[in-house]
Amino acid sequence: MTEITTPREGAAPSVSGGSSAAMRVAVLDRDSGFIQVLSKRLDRAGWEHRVLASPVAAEAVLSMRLSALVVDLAVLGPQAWEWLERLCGALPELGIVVCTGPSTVAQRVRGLRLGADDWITKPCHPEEVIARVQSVARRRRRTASRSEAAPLVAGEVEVRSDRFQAFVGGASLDLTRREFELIELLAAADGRVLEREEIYSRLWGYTMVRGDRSVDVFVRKLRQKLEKASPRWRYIHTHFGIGYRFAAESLDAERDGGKVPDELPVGWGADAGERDAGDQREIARAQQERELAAKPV
Amino acid sequence: MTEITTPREGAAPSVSGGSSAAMRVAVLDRDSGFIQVLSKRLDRAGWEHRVLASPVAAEAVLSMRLSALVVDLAVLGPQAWEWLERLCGALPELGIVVCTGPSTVAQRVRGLRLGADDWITKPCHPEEVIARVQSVARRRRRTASRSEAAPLVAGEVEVRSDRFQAFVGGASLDLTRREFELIELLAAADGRVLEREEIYSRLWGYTMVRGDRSVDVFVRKLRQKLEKASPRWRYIHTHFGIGYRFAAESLDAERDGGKVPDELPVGWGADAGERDAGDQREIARAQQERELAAKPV
DNA sequence: TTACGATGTGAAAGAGATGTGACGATCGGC
DNA sequence: GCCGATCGTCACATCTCTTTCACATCGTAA
Repeated sequence: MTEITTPREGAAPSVSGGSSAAMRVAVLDRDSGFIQVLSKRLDRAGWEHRVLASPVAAEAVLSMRLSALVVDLAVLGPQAWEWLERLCGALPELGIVVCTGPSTVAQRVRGLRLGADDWITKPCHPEEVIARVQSVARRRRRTASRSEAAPLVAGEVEVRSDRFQAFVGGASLDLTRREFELIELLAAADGRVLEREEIYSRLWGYTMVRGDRSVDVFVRKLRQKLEKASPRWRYIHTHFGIGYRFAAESLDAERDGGKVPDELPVGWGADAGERDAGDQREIARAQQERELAAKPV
Repeated sequence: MTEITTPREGAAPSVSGGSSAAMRVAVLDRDSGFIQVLSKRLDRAGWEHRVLASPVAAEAVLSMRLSALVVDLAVLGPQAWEWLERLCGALPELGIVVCTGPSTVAQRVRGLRLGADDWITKPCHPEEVIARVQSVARRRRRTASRSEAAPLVAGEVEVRSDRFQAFVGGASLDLTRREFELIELLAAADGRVLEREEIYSRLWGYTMVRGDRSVDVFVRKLRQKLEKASPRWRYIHTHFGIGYRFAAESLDAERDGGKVPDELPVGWGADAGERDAGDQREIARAQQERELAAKPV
């Protein structure tokens, strides 16, 4: 098992949501000496961090809710450039710091062009790594906060990222942080069904343990507030055995069930609700694969 | 001023990649060899650029509307750190790449902590400089940050940048420097929620450590003075787990909550480039005052 | 239909975050 | 050197949110 997670009991990931105080960093490297030294410094800095020994899928990285990823290209082998490009393309918001052995100017230029945010040459001082990661994260945060300019709208609800809040007819729903993150995630999925596990890992940043009801509870809280503010609409739909789907549906059903033009879930199977057991098994398997990818043995 | 402009009207933005718009870069350096080589490359890349031989004021930099600034700290002499800190504080949106001679880890860390986005050690290849500048600029969104033209008004309060003070009905709130900076920052955000982190880094210039309560304390001080001067209004709203939002809300709630369409500070979007010389001089003076106030010897 | 697991619901408690008052340190002016 | 102003930290009070639990309800498979 090549993974060292550092939850740091007290400094819990509890508040780590969004972009609060704590930094979350993943290090993709196999140089045990370097890892050890860096980990110690990261600990001292109070940053949450995990070490990965092999490349992971973009999706897995996404669910880690990282501030930045430090990577030694040597770990990736000949696939390095391809992997880097793919990751940068998939996660433009993620800060990526390459920290690898001696390289040519051409290599560094290539890496930076592909989307890396910084390139540090080993051997290097861990303090400098931290400073550069911080610099990258600082920049990333500045842009991220403004990029979400366009509010999401569905039915009577408007989700505004710049205010960390959702509105109905101009009135705030008074969502808490988690509630807002949830509605933002669901609304952004725009009609797709999101599995519980995915919701959980995207919001909490780590893998959901069996039996955890947090997602359900927050869905309920959201539903309550939505119902109160916009009684004639239904927004969050349960897909038994799978998860939830966000779509505005009017209850003023004059015709065909009151559904609203709200774009049909393209690609995601006509309707997850119509899935059979086979589907569910398939989903479970996919999830398992994903976790394996995230936690390489 | 020792300045050489190189507009190159028709230059093809061949490599300008990332953003389609042409890049604007300034180089603050005196190493003629380096400048010459770099300029050639910048030309070839189709980037607009200018060379500066001596430090300039933040406002002057602002008016250049740069994507990034490349600077050799050697030019700045012993004032380097101070200058860097001031510039980063004043123009958080500007990409700053330090490109200077041999340095210690501690120096690099310090520079990055103060707000530099990257640090390149000379001698270096111009192509790498370009790649790193591009990487930095990729993360940048808009350079235009401050145009201190119109006073900000919300509810009964008027924030006047030119006087470093806020007023209610013509009476000064007697804000201290930090208090003023805070209310200015909040008011300028105009309704957006600002995270503690962001507030801290914009006001103090460096990253907030976990558990720091400075922001809260100054919010309280501001609230006290606002409350005293304008009791029938609420201005600073807490967003639990996130930060604060500035918006004038009347307590004389006759209707829908007493909210007020708090008038938009017209002219805020006004482009710095469209200002006349008089304005700029005024701004420069104000900035100078601020700097003097900020760094009392 | 029945049994079982998944989901909905309400409440309570604990963990954290924020509000608040006061204190000591620092700095500039006198 | 003394004094006032400002700043940043601390301890304590208060409040909100999160999480967990127990139980009700619902959907699915046997």
